[in-house]
Amino acid sequence: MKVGFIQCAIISVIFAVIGYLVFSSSGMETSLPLTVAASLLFSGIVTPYLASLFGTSAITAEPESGVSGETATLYVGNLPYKANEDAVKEYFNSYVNVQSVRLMKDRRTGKRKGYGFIEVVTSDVDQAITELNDKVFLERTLKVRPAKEKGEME
DNA sequence: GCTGAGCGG
Repeated sequence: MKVGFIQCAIISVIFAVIGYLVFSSSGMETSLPLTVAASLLFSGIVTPYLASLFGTSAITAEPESGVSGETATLYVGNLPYKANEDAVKEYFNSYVNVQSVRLMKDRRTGKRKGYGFIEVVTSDVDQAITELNDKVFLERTLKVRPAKEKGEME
């Protein structure tokens, strides 16, 4: 169940009305703006709490908790030396959802080592590998394997 | 600056 801004606004108004009725029937001498302000302040505390109960991110606006799939790190070998990361990313994006591309080139000399690592978002890693493995990119047959080290930890 | 197996910051 999703709780959006409209629902939160409705709940806030409801609590504002309830608060106004409570303050009015309490016999206290309170002004109307002060009552409404206090009620809205109270609803501002209750509404995010209710929203957190429903597991929504409308109020807290928390960053994506990675529910949109698993990100797997894949090793890509046999890459052409004359290949930049953007071209590789664009090339792999036509097959799988590429999140990041890292082409390993030596920092001292700047020479490309000819391999790199990509992070793809897929439910099945083997399927992504079979989709990307032995693909010809710039006259080179790419070798895609699951990354051996630096395994992606939750 | 080319090259051609390879698992990194």
